[in-house]
Amino acid sequence: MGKVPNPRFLRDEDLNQGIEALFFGYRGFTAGPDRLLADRGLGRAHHRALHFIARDPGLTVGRVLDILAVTKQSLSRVLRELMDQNLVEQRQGAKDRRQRHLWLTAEGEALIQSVRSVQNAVVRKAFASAGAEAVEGFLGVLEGLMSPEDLAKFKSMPK
Amino acid sequence: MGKVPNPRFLRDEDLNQGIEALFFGYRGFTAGPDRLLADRGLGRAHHRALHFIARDPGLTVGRVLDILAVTKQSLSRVLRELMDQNLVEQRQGAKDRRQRHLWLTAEGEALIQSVRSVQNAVVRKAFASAGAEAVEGFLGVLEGLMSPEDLAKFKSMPK
DNA sequence: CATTTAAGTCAATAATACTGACTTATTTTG
DNA sequence: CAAAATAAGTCAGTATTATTGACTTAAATG
Repeated sequence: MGKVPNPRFLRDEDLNQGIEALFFGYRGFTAGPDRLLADRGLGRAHHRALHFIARDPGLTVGRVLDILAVTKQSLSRVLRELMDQNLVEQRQGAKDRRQRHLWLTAEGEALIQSVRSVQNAVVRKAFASAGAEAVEGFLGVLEGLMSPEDLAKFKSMPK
Repeated sequence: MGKVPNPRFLRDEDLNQGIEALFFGYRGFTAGPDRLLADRGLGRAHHRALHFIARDPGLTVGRVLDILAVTKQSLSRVLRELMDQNLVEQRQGAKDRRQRHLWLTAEGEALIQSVRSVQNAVVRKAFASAGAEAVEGFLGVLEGLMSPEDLAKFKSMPK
């Protein structure tokens, strides 16, 4: 019953390195947007909401709750602030009138574009310097880290 | 002056996919430890402190401040709670007696081991299913996302 | 000996999130 | 159609993690 050692990329120290890479990498990835949005009194929670509304315009409040996995009390504050700043607007559902569909205003579009340009620059630089194959690996590992539910959400995001 | 289109892995939609992968992947990666530590009234901030103390036993308070990039008022609460729970202890520096060196207690070691076993299982599964080459790519992209300062910290972590 | 450094503390505040208990409007179901 | 379920919103209270600003103490350094 001799214990087989882990291969070179699955040893505890390799896992630890991955964990720390994710910690530092995630910080580099959020720093730009955080700074930019702070000027308008917005935080990461607002960024996330804006991101997913921009990604799938007209999605419902319930869908955002599901994606972000926060309580509706928490999301409600964020959406109220975004609507107060005229970045997001809500429309009642036509088919199901209980639903509220979310859209960016022109101002909201402009803001998310400028945030994206900052974040995209960071990600593009990282992707470009690592190469296409590395990006494949990056995505593959991240998919493996997701819970099955989040993986399904990730895969079902519109293009 | 015709604009050259981005290659297939650097188009805006590719970057966006990477951004979302990071969002969902990071969540999968923190969920386990979050749940485990919540039982003891500890949060992610405590986890981070425990992690880096375990990683480099005897490091100073100043070093932890630098790594975590939080204010000392914020860290101080976290360390106090960890010391109150007898998970961490402090020793005065021998060479520089202004410094305080941080160590895990036996109890702290036991806790971080159990947290690690949860987190390592998630990361190991993701690494194993994606493969060695993907892990290389994963690390390469994350390094590219880090600020130069964080990249230096990452690379200088002890094995 | 004056200055700087490492650590700690007190106080006030902010952002993000939670639980629990409800309401309102609308759709679905038995 | 009436009862049940669903989508959204609200009110109130609390927790966690973080901030800024102003100090103190002890020790090292120039």
